[in-house]
Amino acid sequence: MSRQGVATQTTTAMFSKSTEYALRAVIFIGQKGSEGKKLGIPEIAAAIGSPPQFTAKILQLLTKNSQVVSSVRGPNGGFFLTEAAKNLPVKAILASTGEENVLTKCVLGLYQCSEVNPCPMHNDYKSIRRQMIQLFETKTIRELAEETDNGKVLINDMGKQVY
Amino acid sequence: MSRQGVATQTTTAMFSKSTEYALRAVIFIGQKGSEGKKLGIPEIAAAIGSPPQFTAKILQLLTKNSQVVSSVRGPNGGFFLTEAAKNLPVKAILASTGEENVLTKCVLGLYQCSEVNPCPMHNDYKSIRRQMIQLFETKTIRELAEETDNGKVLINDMGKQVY
DNA sequence: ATAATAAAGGATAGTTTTGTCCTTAATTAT
DNA sequence: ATAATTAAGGACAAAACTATCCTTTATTAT
Repeated sequence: MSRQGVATQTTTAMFSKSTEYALRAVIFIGQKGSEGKKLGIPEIAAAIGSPPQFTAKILQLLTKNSQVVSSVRGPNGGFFLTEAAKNLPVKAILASTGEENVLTKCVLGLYQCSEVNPCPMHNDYKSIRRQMIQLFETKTIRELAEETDNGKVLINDMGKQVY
Repeated sequence: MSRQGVATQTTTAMFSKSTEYALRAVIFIGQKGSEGKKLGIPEIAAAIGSPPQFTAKILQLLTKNSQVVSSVRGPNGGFFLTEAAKNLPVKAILASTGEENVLTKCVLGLYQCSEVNPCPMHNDYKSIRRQMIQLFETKTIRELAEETDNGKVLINDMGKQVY
């Protein structure tokens, strides 16, 4: 399906695909993996419903850019989260894909928008923004992983349950 | 600046550029224009800080896809909002660019995520989503345009005030 | 009627994001 | 030491989004 000229988005989401995969991958690794049990790319990609090679790239960001995820190469290698990393806020994941400011940016995309120089949406959106930042800064990876672990929380793209 | 392979977004926003321009354009037209005073593409683009030709495409979406904006061709032609259109909710603008479901979609991008099948973020995000939908469904274009008209609200990308 | 004006719309180019392929490097097991 | 395994990373391909160019169509003024 090729569209020309104009746009009308196909899929639309708050975050980019990269960030969505990053969030899902980290939550999954936090739930199923540990320093003792590392997870490989095929396993992670299958679980969260993402293309393996692309997932590998995103895991690179998560280990390199930020240090949310740890990795070791070679046999029995793979990805895992340290106990310290599990205590990081969800926002740390956004940072690895450079998308943290989705939370703070002006709805109309205006750089100058601020409390003293508000866009028409500013005052109405302000409280929502505050809550969004609060959520991503206080909720930890550990909390999300444990929630998933309850056995009744969705993590992959196919709608299958993760027990 | 060409990046290869991996990602780390450059600009990041809740909405696409198209939608940002659409929102700004409609607010501006609602404020400065009327059935009697139609606005041309150069004027609109300059005011909201967007590329004129691209803005033209987006205005097409706004007149064709949805019927948020009205237009007439020829001399003294241009774009304007009917009084009825001014009463439309801001969400109607999102609809024209096919981005309305940014408001409702799962934060992790999971299609199956729902109240009975929640993703790990679902319960925490739920209330924020509700407020976001509420805002875009109840706030009208007229209200935003009038707020802009107060003479102290930002509308363009250069940080200049619109009086 | 004709010319001028302004949006509509088709085609195409540029950029970013998403996704894949394949080689390299590190680690482990034998 | 050697081979096997797994992530790291470079190069490239495909798709989507952003942006521009140019022709056509509708409308108005002369």
